[in-house]
Amino acid sequence: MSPLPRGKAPQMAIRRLSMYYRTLASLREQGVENVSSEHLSELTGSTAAQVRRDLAYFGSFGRRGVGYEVRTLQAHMREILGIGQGWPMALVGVGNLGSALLAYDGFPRQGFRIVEAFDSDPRRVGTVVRDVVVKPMDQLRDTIQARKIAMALVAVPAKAAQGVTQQLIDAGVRCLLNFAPISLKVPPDVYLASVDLSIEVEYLSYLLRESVAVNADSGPELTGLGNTVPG
Amino acid sequence: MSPLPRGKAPQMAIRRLSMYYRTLASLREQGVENVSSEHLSELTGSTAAQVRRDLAYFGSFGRRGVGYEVRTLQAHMREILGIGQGWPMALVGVGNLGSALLAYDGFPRQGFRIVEAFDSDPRRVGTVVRDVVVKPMDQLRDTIQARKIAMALVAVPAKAAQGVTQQLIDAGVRCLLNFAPISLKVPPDVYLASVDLSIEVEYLSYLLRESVAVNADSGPELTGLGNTVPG
DNA sequence: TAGATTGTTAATCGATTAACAATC
DNA sequence: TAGATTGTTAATCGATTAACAATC
Repeated sequence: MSPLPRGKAPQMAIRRLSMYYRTLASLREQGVENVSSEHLSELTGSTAAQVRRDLAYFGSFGRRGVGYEVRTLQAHMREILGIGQGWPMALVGVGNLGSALLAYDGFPRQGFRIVEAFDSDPRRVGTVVRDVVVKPMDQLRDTIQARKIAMALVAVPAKAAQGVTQQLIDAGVRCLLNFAPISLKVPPDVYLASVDLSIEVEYLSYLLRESVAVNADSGPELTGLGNTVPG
Repeated sequence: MSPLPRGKAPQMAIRRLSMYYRTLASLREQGVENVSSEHLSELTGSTAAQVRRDLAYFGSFGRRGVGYEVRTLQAHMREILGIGQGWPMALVGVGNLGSALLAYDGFPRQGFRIVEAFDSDPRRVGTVVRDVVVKPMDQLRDTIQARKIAMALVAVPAKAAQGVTQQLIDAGVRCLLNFAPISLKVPPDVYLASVDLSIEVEYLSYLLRESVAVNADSGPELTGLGNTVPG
């Protein structure tokens, strides 16, 4: 029943599956019924070989000489990624960013819903954002345990992030998406992903500076290198 | 003068430099004057060998037998990453997420400031968020050219993102940070980084599902593998 | 059947890790 | 000097790309 991993898929392959899923959803809306690895690769900025390799980590979903049926391939991606299982999520930190996350409609559209929100600021506790009542931190543990929440978003200031993380883990959370600009320490059985805006902006800044430096004073052997990160 | 790349640093190495920078800043606040690659690796969740390798792409900043001086190493990271040069940034899309980005104090703290904001919604145009007046889209080109803005944040809905991207590029923007859940196409001389919340959440969802599947029905050879992504 | 396209294996490429000589 | 720690080179590991046999 469940599509078990055959071999070990690289992290980047999993992330590309999300792109494939999204593209397949869009193709389906357009009424497209079949797609080749070549076509799918063009739409996602990948290569045909990589599409087939990525899919091969999980099974054989196409037909030789024909391609892939959009509907079934999408269903497989959906299953592998656990989309649409209605994972409930908790949010800690309802400041500017946290409020934006509560309002972000990309989450519910993929079947991920923020069902609980917590904040340490008494002025925020009790307020309602998008049908979610902001609770105080001392209700975090019981609420998360009662609702069996496994995923949480951390949108608190850097200084509070490690403490909040520990509370979430103690309450039973298994997956964390961290937005605080800090390197969180988590035990090996807890999964962590991070969105770090400073790192992204500094990376772009580096590329910009480098391209200026290269154009300004270096020989031709370094110019025009593909430093771009295709979307 | 300018620290030119010696050899080609992997993208991930650059991103780790941001972590080193941040950690060095914190060490300096604590009054720590010297640090070893070992110590720095513990604080950033890396390894001592990797710290030294990453730094070696750009130069020799330490002293054998002694370690690194926090102040000078931080200054080098700062220089390499282009931090504190006061890069002005433009924001397109002042919805929930865009507003949060305008208010995000991590940007100005690293010397990146959103100095212009644009939105296609007439109800948002003219409003002021954090000293920035939201301008209509038809002023984008002239404003960006006049202010020589090279970096922009795209926080519009997926369907509008590619069009907005093109307008930004036409106006002279060289670096884009995209928040829309779509794979943007950009020419090779434009740098692109993306923050894709769906991909992050689906990746965590995959790991969670996988760990459940493994625990439920597989032999011991797959259990306990280090699937975690350390912060 | 002939043409197309997958699934898979092998070759290449790049990044990380380990080891150690240089040297403070 | 002896001990410590860097900077760099070599070895390992893993991911991507290319090639092609299988097969629709």
